[in-house]
Amino acid sequence: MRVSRYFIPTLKEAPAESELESHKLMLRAGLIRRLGSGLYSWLPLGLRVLRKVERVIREEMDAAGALEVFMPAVQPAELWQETDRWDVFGPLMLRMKDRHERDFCFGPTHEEVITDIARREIRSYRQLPVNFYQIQTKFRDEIRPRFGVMRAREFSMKDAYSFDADKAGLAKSYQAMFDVYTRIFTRLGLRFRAVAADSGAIGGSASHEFQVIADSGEDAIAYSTGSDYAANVELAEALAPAEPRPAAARPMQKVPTPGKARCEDVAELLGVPLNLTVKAIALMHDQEFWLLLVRGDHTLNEIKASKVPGLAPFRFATEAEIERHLHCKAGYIGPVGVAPTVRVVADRSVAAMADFICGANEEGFHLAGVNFARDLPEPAAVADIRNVVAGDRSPDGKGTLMIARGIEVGHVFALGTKYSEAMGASFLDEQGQPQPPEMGCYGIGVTRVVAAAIEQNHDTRGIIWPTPMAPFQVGLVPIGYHKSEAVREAADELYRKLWEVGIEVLLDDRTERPGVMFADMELIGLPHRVVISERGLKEGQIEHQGRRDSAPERIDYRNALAILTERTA
RNA sequence: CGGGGUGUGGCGCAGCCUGGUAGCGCGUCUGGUUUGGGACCAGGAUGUCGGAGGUUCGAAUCCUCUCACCCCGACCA
Repeated sequence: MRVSRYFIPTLKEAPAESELESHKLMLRAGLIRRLGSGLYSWLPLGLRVLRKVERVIREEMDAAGALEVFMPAVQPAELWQETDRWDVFGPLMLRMKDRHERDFCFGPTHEEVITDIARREIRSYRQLPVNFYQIQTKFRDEIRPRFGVMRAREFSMKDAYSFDADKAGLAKSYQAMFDVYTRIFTRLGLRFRAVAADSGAIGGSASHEFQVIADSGEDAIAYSTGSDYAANVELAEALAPAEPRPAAARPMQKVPTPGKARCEDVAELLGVPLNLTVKAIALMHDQEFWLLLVRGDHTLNEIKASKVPGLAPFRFATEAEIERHLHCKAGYIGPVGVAPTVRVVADRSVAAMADFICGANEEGFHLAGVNFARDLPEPAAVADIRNVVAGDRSPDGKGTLMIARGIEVGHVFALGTKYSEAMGASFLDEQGQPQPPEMGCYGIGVTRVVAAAIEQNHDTRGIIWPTPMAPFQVGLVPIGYHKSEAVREAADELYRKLWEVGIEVLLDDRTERPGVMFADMELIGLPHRVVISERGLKEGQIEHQGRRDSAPERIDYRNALAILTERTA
């Protein structure tokens, strides 16, 4: 491809709409343009990258025996009503009506559609196992689309669905997809980690996320220094402290803490470590008032809290409800002296505390030296309700946990029979008995992979594409293309020869000055740059520089094809 | 949804407080000089100042409403 006949609208300055580095670079390099919030057009160069990612995914999925299909983006409401998800999905789902006033949605995912196919077409265990996949546009009306294609509303997803005759088969299919994902992300040149995850709204039992490691990631993942344990912090278990609760050593006393509503402020005022304080979080379950206790240096994990028996579904109590139940303003509330109707749940770490500090249920005061059993009843329940923090013991007992940020690019779920049962899909087993197939579903955010790759691979000059997703392998920069016949002939010849051996080359044949061409080439991040100049040609030499190399290397023009073939391999 | 912010030529921004009919840099077009790290000179084009309404002799500027976009939050006692 020649730049003069291509379309790469690069920008010197990033549009004000962009915040994240990958988003800025995608706009500046002319990969994408925004149409509306969370809606992006892919320009030629960007689309080439997207297709590269898709190709790797297809190759690996096909190699694993998955079968590509293509399902409609627009789906009838009836299908979703069968699984109740017409209601469950809520405002995340984009809905519409056709001319007959019938309800449809723009599919946020395709379990219902694929299960509909399965219930119509799969009749015998002899047809199992089978795995269908597609690469297709999804729409999710996100609360807050952001970071360009990283969290877009319309995006491309590879989604796969496996059907097995039994649980053992599902386990095999799940593992096969886990392995495929590992191969895909490895091939794409990403640093990633597979982490245990909550199965969330999709439902099911086993689940792993594939997280690309990046500081700007929206997800926090916990991993062990002493084993291969890794989990989303939403899921990572916080073990009870190894040491039992010490004996009470101090009397309980009320201390004035005017204006100090946060644990951090109270600890600072009293000159004590934050981990001696306890914060009380007020929740409502119907009309029940619950008080959840976590240490001042910890944070509540809502997913874990929802698993406390009797608490789900819950919401945070309003200020008015707090005052009604505790007769105190938020900021000074605590578990001491509360009415017996208040359900108190202590995090495991709180249950092991003695002489702690908490709100006094009186504005402007906290209590110090508080002890369970002596000053207040033992909590009604002790549970793991907090997020793990760096330094916690690993749940598998090996090593300690570290926290890293990640971008979720893939997610595998073992669904079981949730959808096949809800939609009446069944096949006849070897005994001629109808059985619901065991299902799994497996997603990769194709468009997000592109953004994640940039987030992980860029420098101050621009993108640094991992080879398998680079839009072109080589950027050919002739200096004086329009002035020097020797340069033009050499550049044209090398350009042609490289294409002949299957190396994708982008030839910058514009009349731009060298600095402009270099800057653009670095911005769009091709892995290899070749510079051809009259000066070098006089000695029979041209230059090669890898995108990560600090300086160019002179190579013999006659050997250029062989050298580049080797280096781009 | 709550809070904050921003909408001025393709991109980045100034002008707004203190109303007088729009400006800078980049880009772009033409001509010329340049040609190994985002050149220079000369000339040109491009704006319903997000939209609607109002105040005023006069509105980018003040007021009201509205739309769009961005950021933060929704983990808080």
